[in-house]
Amino acid sequence: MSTVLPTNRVDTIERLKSAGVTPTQQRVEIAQLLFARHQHVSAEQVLAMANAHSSVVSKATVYNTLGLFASKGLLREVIVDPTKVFYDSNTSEHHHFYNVDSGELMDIQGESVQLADLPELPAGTQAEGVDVIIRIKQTPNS
Amino acid sequence: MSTVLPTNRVDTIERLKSAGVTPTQQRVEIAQLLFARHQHVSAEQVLAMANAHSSVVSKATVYNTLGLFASKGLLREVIVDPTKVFYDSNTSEHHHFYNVDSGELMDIQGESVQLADLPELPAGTQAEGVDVIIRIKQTPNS
DNA sequence: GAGTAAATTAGACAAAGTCTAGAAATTCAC
DNA sequence: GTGAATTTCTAGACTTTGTCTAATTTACTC
Ligand SMILES: [Mn+2]
Ligand SMILES: [Mn+2]
Ligand SMILES: [Zn+2]
Ligand SMILES: [Zn+2]
Repeated sequence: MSTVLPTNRVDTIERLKSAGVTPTQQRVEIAQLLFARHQHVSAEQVLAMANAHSSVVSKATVYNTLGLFASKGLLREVIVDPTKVFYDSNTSEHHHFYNVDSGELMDIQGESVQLADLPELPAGTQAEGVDVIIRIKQTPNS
Repeated sequence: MSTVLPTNRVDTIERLKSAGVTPTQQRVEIAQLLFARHQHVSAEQVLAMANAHSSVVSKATVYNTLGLFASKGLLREVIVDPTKVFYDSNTSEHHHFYNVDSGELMDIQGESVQLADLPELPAGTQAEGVDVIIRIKQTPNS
């Protein structure tokens, strides 16, 4: 089940509104970049992408916006690299391959990973989500 | 299957040697702290623990040593908090609860989490490990 | 348009982690 | 043992990611 991928500004604005996010100039700019396709990007990358041609968004706003989108369920944070957070524009339930050699993060398609069932949670807690990360490396060529 | 927990210096030195690590003063100090029991600690915590009474290990050596131990399989790195790496003195295969409210990391005991089977890996890669993290939060008291 | 609240911004700041160059300790000839 | 070579340790400068602040700009509302 893949998230809808809007391509035009009007759809993007609609999507932000539906999530309860005021569609400012900067937020729409960032949303357009991110929602164009499923991707895993860092804040630095978003900053660079947004300001590739002319300067349109500040660093503070990029961080604010990514955090806001994540809190509204428009993006998913993936913690797998100790040096930076990945923001994932694929918000459907899925898991990841992480190539420790290249630093590349890839979606695992469909239901090919499934937990048997959740273990008993510590008292007074509830599950917020389950992350499965399969760390892979290049096979050394004999 | 729990890792053996040495309590005396001689055992610790033996364990380091077996792993191919020269047992220097500082490494033994850190190993004693870490291997005393299963725990999840950050580099900052190790630095503080080691130097609690008198100053015995520098920051650089703590980072060098934790990295060395991890590379030799004496410790496991757990990436779950975007602000710091956890070092896990439980090196047996196991998964984790991560309390996003408290920042606490807990082992999931035994075989209570099991992946059905690994999905097909990207061409030219091999699995290095599988991390399952169940993010939990405090249940809001009605 | 005036008033208010929300959003953006530059740049200072913080925290985790790395690097460098020298000092100290250990190991190796002889 | 003595001296040389190697490994380890160290202080502190530095880098990177991310946060914060205080001022400005923008967006609503009347
Ligand atoms: Mn880091
Ligand atoms: Mn960080
Ligand atoms: Zn993904
Ligand atoms: Zn653990």
